[in-house]
Amino acid sequence: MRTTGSQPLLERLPAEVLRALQDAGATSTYQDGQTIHDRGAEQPGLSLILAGRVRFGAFAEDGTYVSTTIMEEGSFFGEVTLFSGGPRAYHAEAFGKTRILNVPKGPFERVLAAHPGLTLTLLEAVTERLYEALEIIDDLRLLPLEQRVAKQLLRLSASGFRGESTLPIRHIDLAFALGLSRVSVGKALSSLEERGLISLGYRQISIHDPSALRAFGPADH
Amino acid sequence: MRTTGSQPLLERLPAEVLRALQDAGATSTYQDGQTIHDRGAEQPGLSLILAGRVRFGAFAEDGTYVSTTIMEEGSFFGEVTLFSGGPRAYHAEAFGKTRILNVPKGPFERVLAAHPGLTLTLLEAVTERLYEALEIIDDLRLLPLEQRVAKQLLRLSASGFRGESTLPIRHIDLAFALGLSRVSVGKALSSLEERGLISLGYRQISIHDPSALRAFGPADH
DNA sequence: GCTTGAATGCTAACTTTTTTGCATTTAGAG
DNA sequence: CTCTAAATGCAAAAAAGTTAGCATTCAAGC
Repeated sequence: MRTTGSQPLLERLPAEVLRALQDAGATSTYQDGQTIHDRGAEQPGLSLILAGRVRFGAFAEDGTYVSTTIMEEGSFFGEVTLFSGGPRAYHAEAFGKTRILNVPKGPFERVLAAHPGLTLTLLEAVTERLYEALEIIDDLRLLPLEQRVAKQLLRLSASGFRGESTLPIRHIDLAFALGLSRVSVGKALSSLEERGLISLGYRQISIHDPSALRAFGPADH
Repeated sequence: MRTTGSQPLLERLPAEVLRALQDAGATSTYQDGQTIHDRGAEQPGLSLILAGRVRFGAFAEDGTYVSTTIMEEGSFFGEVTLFSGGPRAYHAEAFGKTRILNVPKGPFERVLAAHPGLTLTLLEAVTERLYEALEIIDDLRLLPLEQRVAKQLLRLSASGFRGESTLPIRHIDLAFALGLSRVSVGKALSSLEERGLISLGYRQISIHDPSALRAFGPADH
């Protein structure tokens, strides 16, 4: 598992490119829980998280919301709508107060033309995302349930919470993200707690020692 | 499920860019089963399949080989070693007689500098690959076993066999690719055969009607 | 401080999937 | 044609995971 977490796109962008993107797009502020876009929406464009966090997920049949990924400040999304042409693949909503810069496809392409270096930066970022996705696929195929849960915690901590050790998430979110039931996830979490790797609270999970939790899984498969 | 399958990179490249890549790299021919690179190898570079097919996979503990993906002529791989810096994530071997153009990182970057349009082409290709990976993750999480098997057949047919309806693959390869046991996959395949969607042979599976097989899964989730 | 809905804990029955071991079939090598 | 290793088929037992229902705990708002 690559533990570093990729450097946020925002920090890789030269100031002038960021300025060009800001000129080409619009910045909106969202309150906690507010929808940024729905699954299936056709609004091709690149979105940059200027502040706050974004939660991606879907609505279950009963209307309750479950989240899979959480992205934090400096990260971006929407690349698939730009370069691969599909609609928004997930519902996105603000997790806490959040500021998003959205650059629609047309204006974005003009920025791309004016700042060719941006293409390579995006290529690197998307490639890293691809690598992470392939790793998740491997994990789903190969790891036993408890290790999958452990890794998901590390992933959320690394990519959604800048390494913070306390994650404000529900068991059911972990379950949904991993394709498991709440019961199984609850058991796995209890087991991890018994091993002294994490501690559980209401709507929150604390990672005691990330490296110990990481070492819980196999070194590599 | 996006059924089209992305247009092979090779066909998207202008002739002059292809020539530049050929000048910058080296073309090798591999016999069936010959190793192209091992998992973990550190040889950053882009590889283009000029002819034949490449099988990606891994060795199980008992030394037997199991494959996950198969790529065909016109496709490429190695992008992660270039833009994300990791080692080769999978073992790759020739599936049938195969010709590969390999462009090492240094020379590749020079080609990239000389032909800026290539960056965007790659960005599009990698984004599509990312989209497919995200779809696989969703499938692993959400679909029942039999539908996962059905989709994997469609995927192999679309991306590794140019839509051919007869796939030369073993049950155990499907099982490995999906993280299932051979027994379960065998049952699912029998069931699909009973439904008249496929027919089974020794080391081969024929898809009767791709669209019927596709319709077997839910329209979308 | 109470109240209330949400989240978690817990249990038992049930279903799915794996494991194991062996039989059968197949294609290719000799 | 025969032999052999590989691939597939099959069945029973074991393990893993889900479902369902209810009890308990928690935190936010009144």
